[in-house]
Formats: sequence, C-alpha cells, structure tokens
Amino acid sequence: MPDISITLPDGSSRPVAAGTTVGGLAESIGRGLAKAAVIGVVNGVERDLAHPLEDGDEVAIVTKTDERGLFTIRHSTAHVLAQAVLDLFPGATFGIGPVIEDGFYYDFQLPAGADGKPATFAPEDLPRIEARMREIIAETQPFVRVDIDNDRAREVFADHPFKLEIIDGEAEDPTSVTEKGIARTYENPPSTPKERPPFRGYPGFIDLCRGPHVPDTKAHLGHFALTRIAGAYWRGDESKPQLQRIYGTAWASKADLDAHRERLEQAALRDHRKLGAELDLFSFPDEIGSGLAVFHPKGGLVRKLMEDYSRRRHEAGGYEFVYTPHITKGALFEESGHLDWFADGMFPPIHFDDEGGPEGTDYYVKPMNCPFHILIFRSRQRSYRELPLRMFEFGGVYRYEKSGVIHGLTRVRGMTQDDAHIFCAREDMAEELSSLLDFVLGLLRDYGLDDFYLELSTRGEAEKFAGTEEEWAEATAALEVAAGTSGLELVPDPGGAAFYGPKISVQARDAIGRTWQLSTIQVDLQLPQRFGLEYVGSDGARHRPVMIHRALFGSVERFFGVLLEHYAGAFPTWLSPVQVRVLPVRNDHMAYADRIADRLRAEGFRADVVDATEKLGNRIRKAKGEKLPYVLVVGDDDVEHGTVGVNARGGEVERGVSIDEFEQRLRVEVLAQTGGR
RNA sequence: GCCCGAGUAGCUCAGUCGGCAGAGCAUCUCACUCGUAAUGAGAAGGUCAAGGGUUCGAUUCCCUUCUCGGGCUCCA
Repeated sequence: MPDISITLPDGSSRPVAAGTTVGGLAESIGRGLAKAAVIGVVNGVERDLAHPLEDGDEVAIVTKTDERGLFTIRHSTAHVLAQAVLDLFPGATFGIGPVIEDGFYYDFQLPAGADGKPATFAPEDLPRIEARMREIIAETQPFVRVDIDNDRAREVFADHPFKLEIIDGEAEDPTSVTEKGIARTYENPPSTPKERPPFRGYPGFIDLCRGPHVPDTKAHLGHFALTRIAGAYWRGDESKPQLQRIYGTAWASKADLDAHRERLEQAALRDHRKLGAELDLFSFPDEIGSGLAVFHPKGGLVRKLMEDYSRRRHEAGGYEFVYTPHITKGALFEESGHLDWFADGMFPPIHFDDEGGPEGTDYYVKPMNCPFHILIFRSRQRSYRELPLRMFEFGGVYRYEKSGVIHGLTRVRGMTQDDAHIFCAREDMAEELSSLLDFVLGLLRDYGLDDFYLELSTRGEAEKFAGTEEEWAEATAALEVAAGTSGLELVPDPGGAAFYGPKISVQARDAIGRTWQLSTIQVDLQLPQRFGLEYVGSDGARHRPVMIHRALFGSVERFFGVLLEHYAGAFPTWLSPVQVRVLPVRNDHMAYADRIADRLRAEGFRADVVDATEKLGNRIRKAKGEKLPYVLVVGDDDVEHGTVGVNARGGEVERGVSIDEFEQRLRVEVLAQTGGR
C-alpha cells in the first residue's frame, strides 16, 4: 500500500498507509490517544473515527477530555436514548435530540392512549429506559454513517412525521442534515434484529443526523443519567403539538458524573427558596396568592439595608426621589400603549360604574412606573438647564405572570423595581449612558458581585420597531461606547431589543458561576413621542428629550434572591440581620453579656444574647445554622478581664480578645464592605 | 397557559392494600449552669391543601379547585 502524508496540529507530517482512518491515525500515534479519541477534525471538519484520510489532510484528534469530545459523547448518548424509547414504546416517534449544558434531551411523541391524546411518560419509566440504554451500550452497536437520498429517507422515516418535516423543511438551512437531496443518517445495527423494527427496511435504529459520533455505543458512553421528563412544544412553538421531553446528563467519566451530581447538591443547598424559609427571611402565604411574597422581620431588615444603601448612593449620584401611586385610570396605559400590547400581563381592571360617565371607569394596578414619571416630567414646562433629570423610585408593580412561570423571588407577580428614568438631551445621551453604566456596576460591586459581562440587545430585521433607523443607530452606538468604556465583555443580542429601543443588560456571575441578568439600561425612542415630551433648549426652541429606563437590581425581591444564593445565606457582615450573638457560658455571666450587646448596639451594630438555658455547644451550633458572622462567648475569664471569646464565621476561635479590639475590627470590616458610604 | 409530579404537626418525612394519625427537629414547661457545632424529662401541637362524589365508613379511591416542584412557552 502506498503511503500518504498527514499534517498534524503541531505542523509535523506523518506518513500512514493509504486508506488509514482517523481512528487508525490515532492508533499509529499511540495506544493512549487511540483509547481517548472520540472524533477527528479533518481539514476543519469534524469527522467520525471511521472517516478515511487522504494525502495532505490536516488532522487533529479530538479526545473525550476535549469540549468537542464531550459534546459528541452527549450527542451519541441522545441517540441511544431515542433507540431505547423506540424499543420500549411501540408506536412512539421522535423529534430532535440536541446537546445542552451538562447533557442532552430528546423529544418524543407516544401513541395515543385511551383518551385519544398522546400518552405521556411516567417517572417510573426513566429507570426502565435507562436500563434499556445500558443494554444497547453493552451491545457495542457501531454508529454507521449512511448517506441516502431524500426520497429513500422519506420511506425509511415514513412512520416518523417529525423527521419527515425535517427532511422536507430544512433544505435551505446550511446546517441541515440534508444537502443536495441527500440525507445524512446514522445507523446503529443491532446484534439481533429488532422484534418491531420502527423503520422501514432497517433492522435496527437509524436517525437523521449530521454527526459525527463515537465509533460505537460502548466507546465512551455509559456515564450518564436520565434526569427528568417534561412537556415541550415541537420546535418551541406554543401553537404546535406538545411532545414529551426526556432530559439526561452525560459525562466522559464516572468521576465527572459524580462531580456534576455534587454540584447540583451544592446548588440546591443555596436555593433561595429553601434558605428563605430556613433563615426566616420571607414566605409566600397561600392565602395571599401565587408570586406574592411577604418579608419577615429578618428578611425585612436585610431588604431595608439594601434599600437604604441604594438610596444613599442614588442621592449622591444626582437622582431625585419621586413617589407615585399603585393604581391609575386606564387612560394612562392607553396613552403609553401598554394596554394595547400587554393587557394580558396586567391584573384585570377594577371597574367603577358610578364614575367617568355612562361607560364607567377602569382602574389598573400598575405593571410599570415609567408613565407616572413621564407625567411628572410633563407637569410643567422643562428647560435644558434641568437636564439630565433623573427620577428614582422604589416602585411597587404587579404583573399577571402566567401561573407556570412563577419561581421563588426571582419571578413574582408583585415586586418592587428600583426604577429610574432619566430624561436628557439627545446630544448628552452618550455621556449619560457611560456614567450610568459606571454607576450601576459600581453599586453592584458594593453588594458583592464583581464578575460581569454585558449584553447589547439591538433592533431585529423584519419586526416592527418604533422610531427611525437613524435614532436606533444613534442609541445603539451610544450604548456601545458606554459598554466599551466599561472594559467588560460585550455579547451581541441582535433582534433582542424591545420594540421601543435598544438596551444593555448586565449579566452577573455568582459565587458558583451561574449567571443572572440583573440591571438593564434601556433607551426609549417611543414614549417621549407618545407623551409629547418637550423641553426648551438654549436656542429657545422646543426639543424632544431622550428617555432612559434603568433598573439596577431589576426588582428588589429578585436581587434579594440572587444575593441570598450568591452568599448561600451567609450575608456579609454589613447586610447580616444579626451581626453578633453573645453567649454567656453560665447564666451568672448574663449581665456581662447584656452589657457587651448593649454596647455594640449603641455603636450601631446588631447584636443579641441567648441565655444559658441550653448547653453552649448547642447554642453555638444554632448560631452557625443561622450563619451569623460572629459569636462571642463570655465566661469567668472574660468578666474578670473585660474580654470576649470570638468565634467568627469560617474562622478560628480566639480567646481573650478585648471588647475594644473586637468592636474596632467590626467597624473596620463593615466600613470596608460599604466603602464608608 | 401547557405537560409531568407532589401537598400528612412550624420544618424534614413515615404511615393508612378504605376502619381512632406517627417520628425526629423546632415550640412550651421543669430540671441541669456547662468555655466553642445536638443535656435530660414531660407537655402541647393535625379539618391528613380545599370542595364535591363513591362507600356503612374516605386522609387513603374518583372528579374539580388551590398551592408548590421540574420543564415548555412567555418575561413591557
């Protein structure tokens, strides 16, 4: 056999026998590499290990520790899931099964049950399906790439309408599985033919797929778990049939799978809903209604501290505080346009027959604050000398969120926006946006979040958007400049803007790397026009101001939930509802303990005392459970010398610290956390 | 709103194949007064989410509603 020459990623050439495959190349380089190999990248295109090489090919071997290798493992596991479901549920058909973060899913439709509707999976089905998947893996079925023409593909998939839709519908899609009338498929030939082959003319399982795949089901697969069942609309479209989705997680090794499970457990421990109940911070009484929170004394204290600090910073930042009512006549939201677009998302009106003429009057609970702030702006003639005019309000708003979307404090029906509206001259917009973004990021950092990236949502192509193209371009450019000044990564989100203007949203990564969308800064090209806003310029002429909407926390409730998860309930000292707990060793130390607590309270710290009814160890344990920053233990030695025993959260126990020194440490710590503000 | 699952003491959960409702923690009382992550004893605590149906009898089976959880869709 004549040799051919292959170029490796390091630029070196390697002679191999003609007909050598990607897998064969890996084998020739080393046993270890061959064992870890999942796929190859040949001339920039991902290929199966069975792909034959040609002279001059540039080849990189992708192993199971590479991101693309893991992707392939997850993708191939999804195929095994589909095969297992089709084996166990005769008459089932399938949609798509992509890779997602940490795993994969596959969508199925089961045959109709007694009620004529497609059947659904039950939780008990998951172990059965998983067991069947392990059998398939143990069979070592190869993944065989088969290119067949579309007509043949339509025959093979004749009983699978979703696949037919893919064959027919995606011809123009460059990432399509069909190209020039040829459909790419992957077949898993079984060791023995299926009892009920679900495909016409194939003894086993076959799926439309671009690939590539692991070479066979035994290779790299097996470190997976099916995790949940859900309904999901075909092609994500609410008007299309709802399929049954099975989610799974898959990894390159058992250790990785175990580590993933551990991460989930850790995340569950910091779930703000769980911590909110455990730490007695807030609750959602059924009697009030879904998505409507009450804050208990400790949660209320944390929230007050958050709000107080925000108020101080806004005051210093040139904001003026306004207050507006929770309800309004419908006319206001007609003028703003909200009733046209978002009536579904609002609580239904409160109707009065005996007011406003024969039709009566409808009052609405407000879903947003901006129209009220606009009325304040419009309450009298405005001069350019007043601009930029920055109005701030902790505004309570109510939105009738769909019942299925409500989630703890992060998605509620009643919330308090830390809402500001800035009215400025068009020529000042860019500068205002830059300083605004700076202000926003600075404040978020003070609350302990410091890992951000930005998202720039811009106008889409085909949709209808308010304002002119020129205005959009100008506003978008101003936002880009502001983002550039921040030095943060900027992720484009084309078409993601609201109809009324482009926006920047600040995404924050929390202590365990999850991202949360927090602040938004939004340019509004619509409302100033709808409300006919004007100011008198230095030229004596009337001009239309630019309006910027901006929420920093998003909502106080949501931000509270995010911080709670970020800190896993262990708030920094400045935000802790109880900062110091003093524990007398015996009750005859009570007077001394009370004196220390009184002194700390007199200095503005939050301290309490728990008497010696219970053993010290148990009282310490309870204080740790409450995640208090400091526990002070005082006994005979301390009473004698004017000291305390300091047990700091996450620190070592220190005996004999003078009360002056402890107080000084506490003061320094809180000052450092709030920047002295 | 849609699909699946779950609601038993304040919390975490047993249990009842249809026949008087259970534990641990928390709470309260009493005793213990102890130097760094669970002292002991006792008491109290429930319309078994709500409403309807089947039944001699329903917390248990069926239906409806409410709430919660996981997804989908949505999020001005």
